[in-house]
Amino acid sequence: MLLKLCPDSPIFDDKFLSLDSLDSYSTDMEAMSVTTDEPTSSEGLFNASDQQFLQHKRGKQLQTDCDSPKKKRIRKTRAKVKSPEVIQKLKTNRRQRANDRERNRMHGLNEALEVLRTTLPNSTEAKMTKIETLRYACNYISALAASLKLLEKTKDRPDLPTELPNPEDYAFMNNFHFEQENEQTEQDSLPSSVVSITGNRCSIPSDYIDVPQTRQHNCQQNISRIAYTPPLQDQLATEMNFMDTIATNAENLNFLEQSIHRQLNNQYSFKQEQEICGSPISPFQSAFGSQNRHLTSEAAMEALLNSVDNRNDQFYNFSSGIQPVTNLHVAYMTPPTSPENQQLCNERLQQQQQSQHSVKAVTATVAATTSLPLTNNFLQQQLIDQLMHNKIHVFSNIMSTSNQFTSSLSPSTLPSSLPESSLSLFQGQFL
DNA sequence: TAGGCCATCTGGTCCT
DNA sequence: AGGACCAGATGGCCTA
Repeated sequence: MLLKLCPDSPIFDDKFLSLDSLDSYSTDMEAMSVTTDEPTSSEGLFNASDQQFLQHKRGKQLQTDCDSPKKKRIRKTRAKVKSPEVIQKLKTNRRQRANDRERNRMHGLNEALEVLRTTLPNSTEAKMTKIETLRYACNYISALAASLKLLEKTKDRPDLPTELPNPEDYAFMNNFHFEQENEQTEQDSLPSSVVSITGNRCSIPSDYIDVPQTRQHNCQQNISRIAYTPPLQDQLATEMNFMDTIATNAENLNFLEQSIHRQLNNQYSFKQEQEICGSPISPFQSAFGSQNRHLTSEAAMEALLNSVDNRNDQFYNFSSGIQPVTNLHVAYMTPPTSPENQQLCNERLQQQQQSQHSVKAVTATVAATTSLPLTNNFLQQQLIDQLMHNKIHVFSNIMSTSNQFTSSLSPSTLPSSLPESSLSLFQGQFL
């Protein structure tokens, strides 16, 4: 009868007190602390050892009483035997009280969850389930952390975009997380192809678990909206004009090199820049500023070496999904503008041919001339797949294009053919 | 009707 | 010893 009493009920306390009394009574019974007359062995409660122990205790007690006669004598006896019905009643009572506590505990948990649910912004009409609420809260906190980080970073940089991620966009993602800035160096930080957060990366998971498809759809729609939001036009225009500089001397070369670094490290995603240009652009074109730019060989070589030497993986990642490089032709074919630049080109080319990176450079060239899609970590695998798929045809194209490509270069600046080691690499590894 | 979500009961474990 | 916490079991309700 007492089981279903609500704890909030005004009569609950009284009943609960009664339960406590009953339980304490049972505890006393079990603890054999009820003061009664001396028990007799006829009660049959103890075996021989128990009685011996009890007599020993009583002897101690009597001795203590004799030492301090002023103390009131306390006589302890055993509890009376409980009938099976009483034991069952006590057990049931104890279980019922545990159930009440558990019920209250779960109510408290649900109340806290409801508070959390109402605290979170939720554009969906349906009430979030418990697991959804918890995931939402985790992602929401992560998105807020990302926003805070972005605000701090752009506090002193008004030229950087400050569009913040919308926490709701990550509400029902299964494993959205925010990578801290210190996990990567400044030089290595490249813009994400999906969400641009300067110096940080918000990873966008591909899976949504335990979420209705309608909610997934809404979230993905929101993410798409954010992912392709172009940066501020003025900022990007400034950046692009900065990149428009033609390197004609050492100062400008250095200037452009810095620009390339900036472009590679800046906050604009590739897709965003594409929207500004209005047409597909290559990563090199992006690095050099705009689509139809005539590059000096020095600048192109600088860009090539920089990209090949230092940031191949990042660069390919940066250009993931974009049509491969075609400006490499321009980079190689533009004649040096001065004897100094020609010498520089020669030195760079020799370095490139001799270095291990030359293989990567040629790989990129082949990928470009054969229109193979570049992806960061799968470039070689894609080459293999493509070559294996069209072995002879593609290989002949590679050779033809490469020969045509290299034969068009100045003999003084480039070898008459691709490096032998690179060709053998392709032949040996891919075919 | 199957499956998801939820509340509740229950027994076990850990902590004070 | 008793309370808090946890996880499994169970049944009810709702929805596609």
